[in-house]
Amino acid sequence: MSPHTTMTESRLESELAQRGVRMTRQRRAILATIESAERHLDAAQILRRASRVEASVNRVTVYRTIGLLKRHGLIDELDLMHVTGDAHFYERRPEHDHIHVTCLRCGQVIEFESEHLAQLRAEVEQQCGFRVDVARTEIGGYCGGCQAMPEATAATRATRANKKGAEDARACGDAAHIA
Amino acid sequence: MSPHTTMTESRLESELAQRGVRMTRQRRAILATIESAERHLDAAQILRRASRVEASVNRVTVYRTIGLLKRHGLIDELDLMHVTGDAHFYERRPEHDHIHVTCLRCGQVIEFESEHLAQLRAEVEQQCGFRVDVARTEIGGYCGGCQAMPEATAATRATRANKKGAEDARACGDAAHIA
DNA sequence: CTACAGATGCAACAGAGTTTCACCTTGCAG
DNA sequence: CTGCAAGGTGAAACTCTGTTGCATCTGTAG
Repeated sequence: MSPHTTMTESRLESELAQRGVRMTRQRRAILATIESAERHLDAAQILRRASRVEASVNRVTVYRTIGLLKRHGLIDELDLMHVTGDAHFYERRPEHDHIHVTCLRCGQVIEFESEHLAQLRAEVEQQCGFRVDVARTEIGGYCGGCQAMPEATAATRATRANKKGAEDARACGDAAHIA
Repeated sequence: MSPHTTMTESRLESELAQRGVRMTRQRRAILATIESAERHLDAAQILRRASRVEASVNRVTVYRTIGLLKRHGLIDELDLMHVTGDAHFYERRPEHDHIHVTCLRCGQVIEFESEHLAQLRAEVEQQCGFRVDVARTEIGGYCGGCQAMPEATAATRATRANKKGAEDARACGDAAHIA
C-alpha cells in the first residue's frame, strides 16, 4: 500500500495486482468506490464519489477502468430495466449468481438468489455447447407498495420518469435487500 | 384491412386495434417489419426495412412505435450483451419465456427455453411480493466454433469489434436457433 | 363530411460512452 | 537510487442512441 493514501488495499485491487495490472491513484479511488457502494452505481455516480477521494479522476478514466474490470470478469454490468435512463450500473461479481428485481414505478432494486440460476446456466452449457462467461437475469415489475397505487398498470406506467431525480432512490416502505 | 395496401393485417396490428390504438401506414410498415424479421432487429434496422415498404417512415416514428409496443407489453427489449454496440433489439413477446445466449466473439444468438424460467418468476412473485411484468435473461459466452479459437479468452475478447459490420451476422457453422 | 384527438416529420437536443493525442506516472532494470 | 519505456491519464471533440418541441397532417367517431 502506498504511503500517501489512507485507503486500505481493496479486493479488486489485489485481484488486479495478481494479474500484473498497473495500479494508479485514480484506479484505486474508482475501485474503492465500487467496492464500498451500498447500492449499484452508474459511471457518473462512480465519478462523483471517486472524485471526493481523488480529485483528479476523470470521466474517461472511469469508463476505461470499468472496461478493464469487465474484461477481467471482476464486475458485472446491469441495466436495472433502464428505469432511470440508459446508463449501466456495476457491481463486484458475486460468489453466487443472483438476479435483480426492479420496481418500474419507484425504482427499488431487490437482489434475489435462486438455485434455478445455476441449473439454467448448466443447461445452457450442456445443450447449447456454449462456454458461459456472464449470465444476467433482470426482472421488472411492481413492488408491494406500488401495486397498491392505481396508476401502476402496464399501459400507463411512467418508465423514465424521475430521470433527473436525486442520486438517492425513493424508498417504498420495504427493505431494499432480500437474500 | 385498408384497400390500398397489400400487407396482411398482422397480429400486432390486431392486438393494437383491440386496444383502440389508431393505425397508420407508418405503424403498419413497422409492425410488419418486426413480425416478419428472421432475427432480432434494432431501431435502425427496423427503420431501414420498414422504409422499403413505406418510404415516409421516420426514425422518430420507429422509436415512438417501439415505445407504444413496449408499453402495451407486445414486444420485449433485448441487449444481446451489447456485443455489437449500445442499441437495443426487439422481438414479439413470445408465449413462453426464453433466454438469449449470445456469442461474445461472433455475435451468434441462440434462443433457449427452460422450465427454470417460469419457476424463477414464480419464486420472485412469491418471495419478493412483486407483480412481475417483464423478465429477461441474457447469457454471454463462447459458442462451439469460437471456443476452438485461441484468442477467445475472457481478458482478450474483442467486445464491440465489428461495430460497423454488415447487417447480417457472421455464422459460426452452427444452426442459429435451438428450441 | 367534418372536426379534432392524436400521429407524423423535421430539427434541435440530450445523455452515454469512445477516440485521439500530448503529457504524465508506475514499476522495473540496472 | 535513477532512468526509462510501457502504459495510464485528461481534455476536447466526436459518435451513436434515443428524445423533445412544434407545426402540420390524418384516422376515425359522429
